[in-house]
Amino acid sequence: MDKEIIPEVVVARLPVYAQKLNQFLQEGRAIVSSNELAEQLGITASQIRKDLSYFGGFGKQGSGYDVITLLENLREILNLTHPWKVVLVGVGHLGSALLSYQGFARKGFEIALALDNNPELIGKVISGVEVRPVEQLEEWVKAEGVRLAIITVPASEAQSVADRLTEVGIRAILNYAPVTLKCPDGVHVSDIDPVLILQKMTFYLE
Amino acid sequence: MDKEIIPEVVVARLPVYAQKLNQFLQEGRAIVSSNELAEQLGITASQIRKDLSYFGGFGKQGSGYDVITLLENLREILNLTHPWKVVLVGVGHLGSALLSYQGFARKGFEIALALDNNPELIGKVISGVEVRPVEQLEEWVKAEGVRLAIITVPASEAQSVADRLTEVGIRAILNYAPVTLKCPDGVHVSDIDPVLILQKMTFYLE
DNA sequence: TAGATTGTTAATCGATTAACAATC
DNA sequence: TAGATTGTTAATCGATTAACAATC
Repeated sequence: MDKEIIPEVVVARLPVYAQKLNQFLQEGRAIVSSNELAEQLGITASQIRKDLSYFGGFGKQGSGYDVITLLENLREILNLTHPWKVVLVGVGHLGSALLSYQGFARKGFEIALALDNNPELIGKVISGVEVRPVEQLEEWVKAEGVRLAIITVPASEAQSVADRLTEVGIRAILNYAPVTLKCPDGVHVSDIDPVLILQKMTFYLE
Repeated sequence: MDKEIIPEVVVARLPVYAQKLNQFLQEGRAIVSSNELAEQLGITASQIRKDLSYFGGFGKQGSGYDVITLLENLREILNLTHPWKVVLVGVGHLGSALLSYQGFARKGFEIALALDNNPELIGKVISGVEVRPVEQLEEWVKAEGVRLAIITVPASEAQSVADRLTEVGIRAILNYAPVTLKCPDGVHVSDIDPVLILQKMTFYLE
């Protein structure tokens, strides 16, 4: 299972498969074929089988995939068998909303640390997490053993926050600030900018 | 400029170029080369020039691209020369945060309509927008002439909201609910699910 | 067994990159 | 003019799809 040779597009689809399998599981489905999965997700069955084949054979000819087994395997492949601590930097409107979102914890992502510069926020407890000063980023990230970060600070501050996070050992950053972050190789950065997405879509509208 | 033959990955990069050009503009830069842009964005200069060549030649051999001119051209290509009205469905934590976010309006996306089912929210004005019942989705979308939608309802309701939006003529949907939406061909759907992105990144962490 | 579906290979398709003539 | 950078072509690289033998 050499991670170097697995295309990133493939890795990105695995959580989508897991999400749909979870849904099937909740609906009480025990078995699912690549065709059914594909139809539900709007992709080809070939692609699903090819994607999974990078990691092994999880299905059974003639019937399909056992929902629970495949889900378990995907969770192991994605390192989701233990919870992950996350640091949230920036507790504005969006940061607060993410802090209140139960979907992270439900999926094993615990926001263990929230940082902001606003004196009125520091010390406040939001969704069970006390807001601490950004100044103390380094010590708290180390103290909590956090591995993942979510950036929800203004665009102008995002790069310097990213730099500090990288410096202190964070290797995966989910960036909500509307800038393209530059991070060293080996640091995984994903940007979520709704404006960029809307701007892509308006291309297709006349 | 036949939109059928332009790869979607290319279209998706244009807003990123525009974003960086905006930044250059604010910094007072008049001219930029594909090399400088590329280095800033972490991609190749070849790719930028190839992408732009789908739409014409905007640069000048020997010097590069005029920042203002290229930005103007990109804005026209992406249909960003006039503002777009957006409907927001679901005014929970995340919906409220998006409603308060000034970045949409600043980029020409006006949230003209906000819908929710919560009786305590209906009639309330948030960031200048009155919350109306989801029940009245069809009439208000028509009345306001909205073309784009943002979905921030719970996962269980997202598909039916998407169906109703599609039915009433919406052709571009930004979906924050953690489900894969199924929409007819011709409807552009982009999903933003932070959990899926974190799950992709944990693959690379041991 | 007969029918169905996987896992995998090979073919196709599409996107990225390198290279360079054109030209400012 | 000399130097630099574009726009574009051709080559490379990589991802998707089709097809089918294997097999449950």
